[in-house]
Amino acid sequence: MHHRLQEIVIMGTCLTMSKKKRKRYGGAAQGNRRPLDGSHEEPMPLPNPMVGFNLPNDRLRSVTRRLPQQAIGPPFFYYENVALAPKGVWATISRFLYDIEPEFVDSKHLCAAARKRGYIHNLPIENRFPLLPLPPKTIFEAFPHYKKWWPSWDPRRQLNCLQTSMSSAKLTERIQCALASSGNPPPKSVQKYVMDECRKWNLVWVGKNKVAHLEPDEVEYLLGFPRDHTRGVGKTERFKSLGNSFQVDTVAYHLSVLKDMYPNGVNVLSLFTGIGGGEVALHRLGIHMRTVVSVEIGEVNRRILRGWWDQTQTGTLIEIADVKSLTDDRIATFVRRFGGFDLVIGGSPCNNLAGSNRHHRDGLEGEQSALFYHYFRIVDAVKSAMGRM
DNA sequence: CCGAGGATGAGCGTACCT
DNA sequence: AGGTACGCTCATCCTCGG
Repeated sequence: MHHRLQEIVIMGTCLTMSKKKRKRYGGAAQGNRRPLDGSHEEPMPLPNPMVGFNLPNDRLRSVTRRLPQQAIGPPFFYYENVALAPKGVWATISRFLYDIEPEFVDSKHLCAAARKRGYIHNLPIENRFPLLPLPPKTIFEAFPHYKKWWPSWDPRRQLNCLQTSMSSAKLTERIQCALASSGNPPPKSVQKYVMDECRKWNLVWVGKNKVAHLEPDEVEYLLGFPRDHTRGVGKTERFKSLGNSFQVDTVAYHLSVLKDMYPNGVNVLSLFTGIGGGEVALHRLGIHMRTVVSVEIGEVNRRILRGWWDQTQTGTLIEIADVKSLTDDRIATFVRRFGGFDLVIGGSPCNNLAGSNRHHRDGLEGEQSALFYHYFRIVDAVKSAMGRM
């Protein structure tokens, strides 16, 4: 009851504000502006290819950007969500996050699996560097042993987006039957059936006529996590947590600029932490985390993060379950206690934005995805608390 | 045996892109 | 015209401790 009231107040504030903030994000113009097609939302075209402001090892394009004055830190912040959200969602997110132009990146340019995501951050974009070793960018580089059974008529060299649920064993069986009862190579119709299923479920060839879904440790590897990062919980839970997480190499590339700026480490406010993709990225970059205040609703995810933290970190980890309980007052107290946050990082829930959701793809006002407004509230609260320091 | 909790399998449209 | 998408729900079965 109390939460609901609070939420309405927050929404009211935001909506009022969004009316005032009419200005579009500045910086490098990205393609043509279509005329308003009756809707009040402005278009947010996705770049093609989806490579963000720059990629590792391409010095051909040196993009510069000018951040809106309001967007300039402290703190630095880093926000993430699915790129293919319903129309108008990214325009709204951008408007709330100080009119910063989103950086859209498909992680297939950095690893062996696609992951189309938008990132809004106020980090510098010059002198980025990638994590080493560079991750494999094709299926065969990542998993050489799959070459053995890969048929010549399967042209895939990269995987599709790693999602939260996996195919059934029955499907493996059906495909095996279909292939066994046809020649080699199979007729086009069978090829199409098999390829459609393989693409839909990210299947790989593990035996003669036999496809299977990836295993949790393979997903961990593709996403840039240490081996067995999510070990110790049910398999279904692992897939769900991994499917919801960052691609570590991609995020680390963006965060790499922090390394020289904070030789003594950083204080991090981590929202919607999940299994700790941001923390793993900072750790792999060699950026020390003095303090992480982590907000994560899932008990399983909190346990995974705590397990990793205790094994690898010396700093302080404070875990909070619910973003709604992180009030502006508590934020101010944290800011005083730690001397401010250097980075606020997080991706808010995508389930009401994601295309796979048949039931509640309600957009940014959906039950979970509306928690984005708390991300905005909290960044803004940190900003003003640090302004008073 | 019983029940809780986890795993499995199937079905579920659509918006927005190239 | 075709392809992709950090998902949800429900029924059913399995597993385990008591």
